[in-house]
Amino acid sequence: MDNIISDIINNDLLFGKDKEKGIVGVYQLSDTSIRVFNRENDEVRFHDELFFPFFFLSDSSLLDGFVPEEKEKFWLIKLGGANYYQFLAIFQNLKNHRSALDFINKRQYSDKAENKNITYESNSHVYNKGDAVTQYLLQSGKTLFKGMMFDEIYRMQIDIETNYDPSIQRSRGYVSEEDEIIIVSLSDNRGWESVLHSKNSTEKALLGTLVALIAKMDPDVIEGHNIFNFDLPYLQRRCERHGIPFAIGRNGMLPKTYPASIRFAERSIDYTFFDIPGRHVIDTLFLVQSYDVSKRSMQSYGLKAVARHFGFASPERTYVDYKDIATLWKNNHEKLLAYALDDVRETRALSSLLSGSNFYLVQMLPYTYAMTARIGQAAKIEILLVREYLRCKHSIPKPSSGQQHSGGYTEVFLKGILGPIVYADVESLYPSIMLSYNICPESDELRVFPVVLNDLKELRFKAKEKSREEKNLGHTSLAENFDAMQGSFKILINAMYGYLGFNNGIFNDFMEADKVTSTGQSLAKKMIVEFETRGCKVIEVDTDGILFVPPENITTELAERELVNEVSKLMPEGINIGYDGRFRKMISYMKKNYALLGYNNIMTLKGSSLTSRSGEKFGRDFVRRGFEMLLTEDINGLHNLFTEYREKILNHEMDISDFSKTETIKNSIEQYLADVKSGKRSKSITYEIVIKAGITITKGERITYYISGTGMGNASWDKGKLASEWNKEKPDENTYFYLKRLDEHCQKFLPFFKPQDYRMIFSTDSLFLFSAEGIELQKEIRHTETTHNHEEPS
DNA sequence: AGCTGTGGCAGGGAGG
DNA sequence: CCTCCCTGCCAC
Repeated sequence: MDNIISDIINNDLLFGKDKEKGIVGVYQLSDTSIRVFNRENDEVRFHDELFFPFFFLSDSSLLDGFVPEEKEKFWLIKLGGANYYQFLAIFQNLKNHRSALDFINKRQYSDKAENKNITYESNSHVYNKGDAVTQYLLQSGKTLFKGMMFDEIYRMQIDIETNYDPSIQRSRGYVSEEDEIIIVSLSDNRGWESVLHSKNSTEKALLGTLVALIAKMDPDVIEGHNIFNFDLPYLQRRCERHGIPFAIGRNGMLPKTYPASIRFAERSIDYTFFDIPGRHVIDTLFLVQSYDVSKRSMQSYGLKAVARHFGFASPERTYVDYKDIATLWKNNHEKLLAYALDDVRETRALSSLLSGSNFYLVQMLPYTYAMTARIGQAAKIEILLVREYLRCKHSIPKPSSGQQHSGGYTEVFLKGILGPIVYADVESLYPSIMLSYNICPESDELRVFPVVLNDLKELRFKAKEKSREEKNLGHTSLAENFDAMQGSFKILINAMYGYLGFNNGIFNDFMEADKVTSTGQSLAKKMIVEFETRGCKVIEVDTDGILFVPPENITTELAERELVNEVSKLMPEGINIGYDGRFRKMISYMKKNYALLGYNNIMTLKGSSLTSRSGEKFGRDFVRRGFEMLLTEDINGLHNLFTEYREKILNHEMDISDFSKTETIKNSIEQYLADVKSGKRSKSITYEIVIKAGITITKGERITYYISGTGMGNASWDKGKLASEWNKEKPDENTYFYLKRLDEHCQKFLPFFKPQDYRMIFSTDSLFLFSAEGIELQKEIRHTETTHNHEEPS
């Protein structure tokens, strides 16, 4: 076999033939369940407890090692996730590896699992032969979407509306369990749309119709925005009330639910996972948050805001406030139906936009679509390695404990207002290092890691080629599909470095992770030296990128490119420096904090101290406008800007959206209270607001608040109020506090002026009219006294 | 149950 | 006041 990844893509079907042993097919039904077709007695057995090892089967050969009794034992074993290790126990020389059976026992009887109330109830049913067998055999190739394009799968979008009953006690405008479902809107990726409602019937009839309709349409994928934490559990509860079986799985099967959590960068969200047999559930809310982890451009993850952000909100879109739903339902239910339909349309557009990379990942990973959408990057890498180990029938190591010690090299050499600017960066720094220096975890005895990385690189290259070819042929849709595919390879490639330093990774290796980063550091330093010896003034370096002012004789883009190319050639084999852009000017403020002014005169700000969404909007606006004025050297403008904001604050002329702050609640209230009590953390304003207001909140939600009162002290944990409590007629925001905040933002301009000039600009105390006369910008501020040495490291 | 990494800045609470 | 420590957010 020449390429591990190609092998997965081309050969893994969860379907085997072994008539002698009675197994006809192994078909993966959903994340946690597979089906085994046993023709011996012309029956189909369902084994929902089995975990993912069968996802690795490309044929039934892995079963050859079993004697029939053992095999039977295996099928019936009920271990939740642990049977994966059962597999290892059977294949393995367990020397120097974990005892698989110990592990199983620990898992099986773990208190933790019991407390979580996760049910692994036996769902082994016996069905008669007939249609079901044929149906599942036909679909066996379809579950992993092998060789399919994204458009070919059948996706259905779903959204529910409930009758908001104002007499019901509720927290924060959320629906209450007592609210009836009045509308279910549905759409699919083939252009079908439908709105079910109970205007002329009952909720019970509506739910019955819905369950039947899902069975009839038979989608592969069910999509919704916040579907795990709202639509599905709500539908399930209401069905329970009416005694309607919530049979939305294939072959009339019921969904299985269990608590799960998902992490987006630093915050994690709890949700109820719905495992719908035979179908995949995709929550577009997760897709959006995952997208925003790298883009950091969204203020809200709500469907309407997201649709506007991506620009597919229809201009005729109907907007309805939840408080008006009950009235509309009575007086103008057509409007409500239109609103509900717009919701599913936007969900469909959102999923079409963001699902592509997950879809193509599914074909490369031995995981289902639903699973791929909710696991992290490290799990994706690990499963590729494990899959190959299973194929080779080799044992699997334990994670090693320890810590990575180094990271990227970051330094600022010059601060101030500088230009012109060239930006260059080492292309795919860490993956390139890993390939060139043959990085491999020590525990990876089969040395699969570098092979997988190389395979991924080559396949990505091919997918890119293919995308280009199709584009040239005018096949736009195909080109886009191949582009999504190459993007999927890129995700995996970039995740491989992080996996090395991942604490729970079974193939982790902190020494190798350190080798990657320290090599990266010396490459960055070499890059600095080479640009400096060519007369460049280096401003800032961060990990793999460098910002510098080229020498005066280099004025055109072409000459800049040649310069970068020249330095690139001096780098070791496999390491290339790319020319990544040119800018008219730059404000170098701090490490990872700067402004760039393009030749189109558009300024971009970078860094948490200049752009953080946790700060007040007025502060961000103030800094942005001020930096624009720095770039145009408009000192009078700066002074006017300061007085403008000062006046606005003093006269309560700002809107709540300007001075409120939004922060994410990362822990549950219970967790917070416990941590404060034990002294593990100190009091925090957002949590205190939530407690004081008596609202229920799930972790991962965001709170918008402001500081009220007239006190002169600092903002403290008991002065916060919810933004919704603010009254325009009686503004009670704390003027003193927000003036202080304005002053703190002014400090960002301090480095660019002499102290006395700074005091003139950012004050209104002057007895004389302000004049910019004699004030000079501090344009070039040397930050570090050439800390790097120019000698070549040996 | 599941979780990719380090580096860096801002802001606030706690305690001296 | 100052320092220390923690959280949150961001760059790469």
